[in-house]
Amino acid sequence: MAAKENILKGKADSVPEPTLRRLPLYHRVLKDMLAGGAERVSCTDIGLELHLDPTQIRKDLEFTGVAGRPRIGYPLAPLIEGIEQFLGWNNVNEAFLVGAGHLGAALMGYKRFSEYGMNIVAAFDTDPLKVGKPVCGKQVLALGKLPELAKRMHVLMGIITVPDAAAQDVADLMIAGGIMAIWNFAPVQLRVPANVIVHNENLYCSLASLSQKLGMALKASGRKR
Amino acid sequence: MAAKENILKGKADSVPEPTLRRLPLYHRVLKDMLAGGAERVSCTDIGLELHLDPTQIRKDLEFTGVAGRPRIGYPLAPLIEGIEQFLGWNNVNEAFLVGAGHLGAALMGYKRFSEYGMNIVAAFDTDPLKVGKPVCGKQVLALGKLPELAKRMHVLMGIITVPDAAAQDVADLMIAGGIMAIWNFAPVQLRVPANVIVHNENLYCSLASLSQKLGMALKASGRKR
DNA sequence: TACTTATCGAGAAAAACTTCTCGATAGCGA
DNA sequence: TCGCTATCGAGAAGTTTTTCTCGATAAGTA
Repeated sequence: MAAKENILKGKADSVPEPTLRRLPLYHRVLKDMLAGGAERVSCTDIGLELHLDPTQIRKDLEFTGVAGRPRIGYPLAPLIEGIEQFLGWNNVNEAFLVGAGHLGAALMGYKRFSEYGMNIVAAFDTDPLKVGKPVCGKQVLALGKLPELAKRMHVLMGIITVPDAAAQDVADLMIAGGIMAIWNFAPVQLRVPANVIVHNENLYCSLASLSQKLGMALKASGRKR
Repeated sequence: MAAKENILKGKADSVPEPTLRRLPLYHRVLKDMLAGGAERVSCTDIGLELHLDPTQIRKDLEFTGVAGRPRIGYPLAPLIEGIEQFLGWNNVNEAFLVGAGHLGAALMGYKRFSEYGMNIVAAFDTDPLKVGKPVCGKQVLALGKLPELAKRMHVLMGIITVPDAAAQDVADLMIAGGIMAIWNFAPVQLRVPANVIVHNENLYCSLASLSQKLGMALKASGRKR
């Protein structure tokens, strides 16, 4: 199967981004089904749940290397395991978070990140009022200590939840500490070396898409009446 | 120009999603440039800033209907205005937020949402300890009041930042109140009527993409050495 | 046992999105 | 004034992603 070859031959770096973003959705649905006592699942079932095309789901699941059988579907538990394996959720990465404001605290409170391959081990902030006090059970340290600590602990993931103006400086500190992957919630374009992976989580962009669509819908319905 | 026709003929509902998500990026860069005293901008300039292809930017900007001129570029101020117009940021939508936890508070603290077409006018929660006290300057009300208030105030946007298990109930209340667009931060699939727009902001999906890439990068570099 | 139907896997077709190409334009320097 | 070059706009080409099609398989039913 092309699927297993993907993993074995190391072709898995060419996974379509959309697929990568859908696999966690399937994972969740499958977990629910497992909890409901099911043992097998078809793409049709998943598709009904998520309003997605079954064929697309089948193509996505092929990446996991788990085989389904006609008229039967996929074995549920192995499929869940396959997705977790494929997404690397079995090797949990430790992460540092910078910016212990509301958003930072919210992320620290996401208990289940550790099931999804990431564990926030400490937070950093420049505010002396925040430093030293734990937030959601995690220590808040002075920002200056980040590079050294990241190196010492081999932390490879960083999360940026600071105000716009501070984001680039924080990124620079992370890079100095050897961090390889940055999840950036500040709506700014970070300048980083080519080998560092940056994921921008720009809420303004998400909002723009939603509000544009609402605007269109209103215009359309306004015209009809 | 195809651009103006898009708006005038109402074809703007077929804007590619990727375009919609890039326009706010351009907007930000352009604002910075305007603040820096510039009066004109070329796609090349924007592309350098955002690491995007100039041709793609040109295609995206065509939707705004603002014309550029060869060798000159686009007039900065009108282009900014054009993007705002196109995304509907001039008619600000009022929004209700449900779930006054850390994430909810973080969103209420995003001062600039109002520049991006949305204004959170009130928050709701079921926790009696939270109800009645303002968060980030906004009143927190009892959840039960939402439908009536939404109808009375003609609020059309809802933001869900509650725990997974409560999300569907909240969505139902929003729909009962006539809310047309839901920004859902709970990682669950909401069941809503076809005319209601839902945007899922599933952080687990974003994380999956990032951590899978980190995993791949590590595997690749590990193999080389 | 034979028929019907749900479903997979694989490849083809279609659609969406991005990148390339090229003619036209207009500022800038020789 | 005359190239030279940066840039736009539009359309072509290329790539990626989604959807369709079809043969094969196996469960359920007559």
